[in-house]
Amino acid sequence: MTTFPKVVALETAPGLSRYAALAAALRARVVAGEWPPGSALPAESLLATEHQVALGTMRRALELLVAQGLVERIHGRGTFVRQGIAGASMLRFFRFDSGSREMPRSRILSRQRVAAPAAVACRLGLATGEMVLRLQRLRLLADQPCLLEELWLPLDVFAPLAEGSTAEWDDLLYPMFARRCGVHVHRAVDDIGFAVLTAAQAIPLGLAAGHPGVVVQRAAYDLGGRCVEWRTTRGDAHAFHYTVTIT
Amino acid sequence: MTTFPKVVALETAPGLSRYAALAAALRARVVAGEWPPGSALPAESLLATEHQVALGTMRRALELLVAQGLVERIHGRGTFVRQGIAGASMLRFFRFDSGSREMPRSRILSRQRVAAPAAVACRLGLATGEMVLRLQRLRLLADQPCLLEELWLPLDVFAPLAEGSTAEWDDLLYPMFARRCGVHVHRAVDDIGFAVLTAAQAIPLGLAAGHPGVVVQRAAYDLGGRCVEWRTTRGDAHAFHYTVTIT
DNA sequence: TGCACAAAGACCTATAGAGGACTATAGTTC
DNA sequence: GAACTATAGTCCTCTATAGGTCTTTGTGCA
Repeated sequence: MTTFPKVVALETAPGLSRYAALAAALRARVVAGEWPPGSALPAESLLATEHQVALGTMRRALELLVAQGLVERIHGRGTFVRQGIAGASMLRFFRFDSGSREMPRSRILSRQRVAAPAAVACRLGLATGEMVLRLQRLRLLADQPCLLEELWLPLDVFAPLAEGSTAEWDDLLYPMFARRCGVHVHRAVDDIGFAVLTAAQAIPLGLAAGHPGVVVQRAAYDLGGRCVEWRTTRGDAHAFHYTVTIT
Repeated sequence: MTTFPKVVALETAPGLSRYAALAAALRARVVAGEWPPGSALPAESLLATEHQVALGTMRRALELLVAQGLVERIHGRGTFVRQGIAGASMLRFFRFDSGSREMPRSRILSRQRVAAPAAVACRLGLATGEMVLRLQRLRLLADQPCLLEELWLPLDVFAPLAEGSTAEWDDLLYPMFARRCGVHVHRAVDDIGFAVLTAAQAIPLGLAAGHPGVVVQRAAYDLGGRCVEWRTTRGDAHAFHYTVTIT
């Protein structure tokens, strides 16, 4: 059990504005777990007196944290640590005309405890040979397979997922990660590419070998910036679409 | 010659904060041409007294315009109307290993004055049958063709481009649009998809018919929000890649 | 001519305070 | 029990002011 400071002395780094230093200090407290995801921070006025700064300066710092995606402010309710990205499914990259508002379903095809291959270990920031969980997962829309995924998870934090039936798993992984393993996915980098599908990749999707496919490779990070997931998702290239606005 | 108001009465719309109303007013003045792209706005202190608000309020309004991408502020220099998007080439969607820092080149393959087809007219906000400029353009990297583009431009604003040799055109279109037609592309929406290339599309790219291709469709808008360009870009799907970060 | 320094003009930081707007909750009334 | 009201707690808006930092420009001296 660690105790948390009631008043944090603001060691103003050289060349760093006060509000930026404040924001960094607050971020550190969040990462340390003082305010867990979903919970509320103290009121801005409290924080301001606690840190011995003017209200406006504290607001500026919190504004920065909002811009960084760490916290969320709701008028009249409070300032909350963000829960993480739940609704950012891979399906947003695809346009499957499933007719109605069908909820996407998931099926775990395989689960293995394996020593991390070099490439995976590198991505996850592990030493080669450290144990990881390897999953194959099929996503379905209206009982039609549409995406095939391969996931690599460091076993040290995801040990709870190595036991028990995978049939009971949620359709959405990240909320389950948070509930069962205390891992909050907070940031993800998706790299989209194209490749022809192999037979092993195409058949679960109901396609033929050699069919054009889109490959999305994702690195997902928790609050502290640690990479906690390395994922490769494949789907029919003809269903792919993505919109990006530039200004 | 139109004259511009020295003091703009702030008709505070209901349910709109003062700084938001201010930002809207300033945006209107920019769109009206009072401060052309690249030029500087008056100093924030001047604007504040001119609009009869506190300095902080004016700063808040300008901050909003920065977030909207309309203006740019530089410490110690001033506030400037943004020039538009110059460096957002389609090439950012592709990874051609051209070895060195080769500058991309462009070649206009065809230029026609035609009546707008229904689909194009709809996108450009024209009536069907209004005259447009249709261009085919090849982009090359190290003398290797890599992207094939089809552009549709409303003739009323792009008339200067209908005359003269296309051989002298710049490699970058948007700066040329600004210089020769006074059109500043300020926002663009790219929709990325996938399609197999036809023979007519593949051959200029040095590929075979049936080769997998990426199709980027762009709608580009000027300062006033008018759609001034409808473009379709095709390239080798194997060279495609794009990275997106979510938080 | 060329360099150093000073000054002006611009945006940025920080403070202090008053009031408004929104949300949730505990009563109160019917 | 249901609906309304009062209240407290929170974030948001706006004002006013003082000083700082950065860029540019022009002066003055060598």
